[in-house]
Amino acid sequence: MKTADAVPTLAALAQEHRLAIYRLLVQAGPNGMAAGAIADKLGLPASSLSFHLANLNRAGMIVQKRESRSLIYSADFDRMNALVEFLTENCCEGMSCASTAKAKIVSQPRRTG
Amino acid sequence: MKTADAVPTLAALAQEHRLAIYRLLVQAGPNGMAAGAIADKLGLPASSLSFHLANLNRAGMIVQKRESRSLIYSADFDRMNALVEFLTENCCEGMSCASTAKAKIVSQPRRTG
DNA sequence: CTATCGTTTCCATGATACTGGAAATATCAA
DNA sequence: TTGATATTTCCAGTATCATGGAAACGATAG
Repeated sequence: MKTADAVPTLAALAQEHRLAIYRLLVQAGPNGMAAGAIADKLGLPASSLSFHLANLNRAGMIVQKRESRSLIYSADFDRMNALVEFLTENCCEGMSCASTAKAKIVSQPRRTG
Repeated sequence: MKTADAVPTLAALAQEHRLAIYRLLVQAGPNGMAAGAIADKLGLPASSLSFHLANLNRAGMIVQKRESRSLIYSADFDRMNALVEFLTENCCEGMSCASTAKAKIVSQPRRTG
């Protein structure tokens, strides 16, 4: 990841409702949730939710797929890994700091169902 | 960390110059850098730099200490760990996903010098 | 084709953030 | 105290973002 990608990615998460949406989708896992279900759960008006989903999607943090009339959104775990790696890159002037070997935080599990 | 903390923390990083500042400080390690040195390195006017440093500091991502006439800033690694943990909390409905055991990314090394 | 459902796009309004020069503040040396 | 250095605060102008109702769109069932 580059700075030009990281800034909008971080900006996507840096908003109360979008952060709530993202975390909800992280917890929902690879099966994701329909826009309507997210709106219900978080109590957001449809147009606002759509605005925020579009933002997260543009930033690559979530992924969209259609299933009949519903649009299903799910978190993109690889994207989060890339972001974290970018943020902690070249830590500490290359000194041996316990975990300059940056572990992957979350790996993408297989979809169930 | 809670949502109320995470939002301003992410917002602090979600800006071109602040992200550059933070990454510079991550690379500088625990000894940190003086505001002037950061300004030189990034080519920012003093007042703008100060504005951004204050933002990062308020968000807890960096720490300030005085050393004679200079103010020395350094990255707070623990804060980044807390942020990452928050973002990936309760991943995947509690299913065993390779790394629900979230590894610490960067541990705080001892200051040299 | 029509009705309906789920979702997005449009739009105006209000709020918040970024910028950088000039002035103010803090520290130190002589 | 005076002067120099390092940095912050003040301020006004510009730009960007969030909100939510209404209208439009796409998919499906009958």
